[in-house]
Amino acid sequence: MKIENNSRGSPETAPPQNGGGDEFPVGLRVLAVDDDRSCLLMLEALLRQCRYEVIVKDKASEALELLRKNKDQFDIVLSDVIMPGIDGFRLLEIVGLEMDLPVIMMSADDNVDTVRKGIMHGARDFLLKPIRLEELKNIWQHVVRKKLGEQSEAKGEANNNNINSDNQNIQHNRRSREDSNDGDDEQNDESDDDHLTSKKPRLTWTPELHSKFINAINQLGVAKAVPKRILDLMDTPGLNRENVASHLQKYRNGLRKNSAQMGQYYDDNGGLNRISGLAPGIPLLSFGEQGMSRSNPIERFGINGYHNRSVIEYGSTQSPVTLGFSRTITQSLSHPLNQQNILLRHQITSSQGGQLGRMMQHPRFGDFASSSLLSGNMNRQPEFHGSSYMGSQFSHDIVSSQTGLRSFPSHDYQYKQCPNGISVSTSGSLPQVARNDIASTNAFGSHSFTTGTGPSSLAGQFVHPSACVSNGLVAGSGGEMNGDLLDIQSFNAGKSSENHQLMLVEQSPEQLQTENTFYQTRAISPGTLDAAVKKYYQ
DNA sequence: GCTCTAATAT
DNA sequence: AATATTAGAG
Repeated sequence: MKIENNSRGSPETAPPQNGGGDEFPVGLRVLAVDDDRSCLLMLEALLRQCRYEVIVKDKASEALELLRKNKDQFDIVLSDVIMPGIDGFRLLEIVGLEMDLPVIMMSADDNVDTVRKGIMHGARDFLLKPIRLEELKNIWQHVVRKKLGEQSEAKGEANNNNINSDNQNIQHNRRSREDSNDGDDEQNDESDDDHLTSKKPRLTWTPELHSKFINAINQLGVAKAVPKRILDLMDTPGLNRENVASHLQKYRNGLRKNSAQMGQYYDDNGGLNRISGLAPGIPLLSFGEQGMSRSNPIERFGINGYHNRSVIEYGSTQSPVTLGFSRTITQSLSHPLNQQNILLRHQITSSQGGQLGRMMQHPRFGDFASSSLLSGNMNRQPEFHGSSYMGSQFSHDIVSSQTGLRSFPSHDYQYKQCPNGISVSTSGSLPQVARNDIASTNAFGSHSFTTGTGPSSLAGQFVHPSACVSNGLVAGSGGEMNGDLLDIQSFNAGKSSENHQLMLVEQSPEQLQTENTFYQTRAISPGTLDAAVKKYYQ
């Protein structure tokens, strides 16, 4: 056992006077059993201070074995009752009743039933943890009492005197519990004994505290979020760096778990049937727009047009996933509804590990290896259809429940809050044109796609990275395309819903309860759309 | 000597 | 499972 080198073993206090004689209880032979080694260590120290002879065991089985062999070498046994691998009460029974050794139960639980059970199983006394020196000073009584009991038994007499002291002892324990319980940390000027047995209550990361923590991390960014800086930012009295470090470790483990979970979807070639959203908390590494402006015509594509690209990088720094939304205004494509043959080409790409260009299955968008699509996929239904923002090649799991103008007259958005509080929204604005007016102008404003925990109040703008983290927002795209010739409404006009795929959230009750579980989605056929919508979204 | 992190203990 | 503590690297 590793308990031997105990620096606190030397007696610091006077030997207990209780016994009257010098020879006893000095030298009382105690076996202490507790799986909790720190408890055991303290117990040993305290018992030694009482000038008892102490053997400690952190394994109940070993203790029993020892007792079976050398029962006579012990006067009394102290044992925890809550121990892994063994029923502590059974141990009490064996020692207290079968071996007939005085045995005292210890527990942090002073529930009456627990205590009663212990006593019924042969315990002579109950010591509530944390155990104080005063309590241990008195355990010799049980040895004396037992001897007296044996004597009077021999004489055929009963001796009731001791019951009182039993009760006192238990009451004393009760009170000591109140003292040290709910401790307002005012054990400062207490005696050394109390110092040995008192303990700081462990920190509880309340939601408030945790959100402070999250805030700090968001302010610092992934790279700089280390315990000390977080601690500084949190500015919470009583909190120390270790507390933060521990919580940070847990937090990071959570992130790792999430990205691992995410990874499984990339390996899945099952198409749209198994896609998942990004879990909240996945670090967003970068977010921004590249290129594109009207004044920045692109020629490198071999076509005449404009190009923009929004990029999100998320996941781990070592192996980031890049999700790009790009739009190309080009004249190389044509559409009957567009007299000028100018179309918007949308492309969504994702890649991992910096291997841009390698199309892969994205958890949200599914397989979009052929990811180009013609624009007009902003579905501006005047009312809820159960689907929106569907392109010919891909869909995402937006289920809109609101469609309407917002903020300013030309702004249209749709969003639905999903059962787990994550919402998905699309929005588009037509700053230069009245909605539904196909002919009057060819302007197309911004549009965006966001996911998050609420309606996007910033439709048409990028979602801020920090919002992503704190709200569980993980994706977004947007960008200005003012003045580009396109009419979305007309593009979708006449298209029936069978061209649309609806991705619906499918979530078990268990998943709903798990904060970190994002939802899984699946494609359903148009025929089941209405029913499904009703089912999932009322 | 201090801080961070991963591993381990409680 | 949540939090605390420790070990060892930088």
